[in-house]
Amino acid sequence: SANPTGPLHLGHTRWAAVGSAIARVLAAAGASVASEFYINDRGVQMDKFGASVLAAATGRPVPEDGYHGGYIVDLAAQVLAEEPELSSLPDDEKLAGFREAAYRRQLHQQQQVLQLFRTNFDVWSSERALHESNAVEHGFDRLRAQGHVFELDGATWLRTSDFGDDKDRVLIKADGEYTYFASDTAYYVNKRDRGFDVCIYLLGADHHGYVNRLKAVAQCNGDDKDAAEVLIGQLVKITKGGQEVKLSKRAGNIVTLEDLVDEVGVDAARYSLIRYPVDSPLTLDLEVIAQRTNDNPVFYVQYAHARIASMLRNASDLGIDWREAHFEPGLLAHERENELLGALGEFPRIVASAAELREPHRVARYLEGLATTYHRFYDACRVLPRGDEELTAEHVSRLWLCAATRQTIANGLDLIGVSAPDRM
RNA sequence: GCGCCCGUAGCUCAACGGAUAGAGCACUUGACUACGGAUCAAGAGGUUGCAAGUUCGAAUCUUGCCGGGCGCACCA
Repeated sequence: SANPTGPLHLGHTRWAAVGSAIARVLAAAGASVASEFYINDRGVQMDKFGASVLAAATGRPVPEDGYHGGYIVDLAAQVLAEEPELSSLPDDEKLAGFREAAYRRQLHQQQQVLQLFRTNFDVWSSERALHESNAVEHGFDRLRAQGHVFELDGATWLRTSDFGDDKDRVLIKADGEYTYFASDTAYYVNKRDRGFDVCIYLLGADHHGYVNRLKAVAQCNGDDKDAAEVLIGQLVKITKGGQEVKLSKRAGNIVTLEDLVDEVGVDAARYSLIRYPVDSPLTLDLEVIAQRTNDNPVFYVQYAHARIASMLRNASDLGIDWREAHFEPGLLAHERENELLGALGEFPRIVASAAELREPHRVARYLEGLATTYHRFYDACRVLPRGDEELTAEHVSRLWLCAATRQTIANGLDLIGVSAPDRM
């Protein structure tokens, strides 16, 4: 989830990469899965955003508690150019007009960047829409029926402390306003109503306090606590040439998802974010992951793929139609061949465990091992016939082995959303 | 003060209680005038933060310290 009030930054990036990989891995393991992006398009942040854009559009200073990034000025200019009629709205409608116009553009920008980053969401779920569609009241009714809602001091509460939360949580404040937690609660009930039996939440470490209350919501809904599964991702620290890059919105040097992709490319960015378990803090050096060396294992894996693709092209150029001949595993007795066969056989188990544990980094680590095993095989075992050498059944079986390796690397890279180039 | 996560080779990190704790980079030394050298082979590098406990067996589980990160709203 994210506020549609600015560009996606590195805090979102780790989850964009890992979350989409988890979704793909789960699907590959046989689960029926939908990936959802929750848009925080309701509440005071939206109004601050709207006020900031409006101020920029009318040449006034942005409010102290508003958004000060340069993108606000750009958004304001864009809105002015494309919807000039907004400027002639009566003053009491201007704020909402500019807010909504800027919201649409900012959301669209987030969607485009995520698509560029190969992170596709099946559902874009709007917090505002939950309220407008009465899903919030419906969710409350459900929880009331289960007997976990109560009134105190003029506010409406959910008794999450019955299920391991530190304290009960407010759904409706004494002033009648709904809390953010109210939306979360309704969203959970909504997802269950739409037929999902497990809801996997991906939250940043700064939200780890939400784990207990989300699990409590599940139980208040009559579900097992594991119906709400919460993965906590530790923060990413960025360095460049060993120097820490401080992320500060105020200072205007936030690193956005777009910046990261510009700097290192989609493949290296995705791979670098996915190859580590998310519960460890991570330090990425921009210079290192931009390098095309083995500091950067994505190229090592992709190189193995390209190398095999090249060999298969060569085989084709030599007129070898290996697909027409049989694979004879009995001919592959070399130690390196056995290692490679064994490594290929592990793939299904790796995918299954990556799905079960929600740890797509296992796929990346496996691919690195598979690439090593392949390179070792390649070094020891000649595949194509040399010169005018006769084509033998061994050549053919080795070609099959190479083709299977290429396919497995391509499948594994696809699971984590990284391309498998035939040339590089 | 309470809670969650982390601490493994010089660096970035693996290891679903199980074999001699493994990779890459960096460092040292080697290997193609025939399939892509973005490769491969070999070497060196460790008291897994510290201490106790559980176990046949602990990097992994428990407890206490030390160090780092992040939270503890009728905010979103």
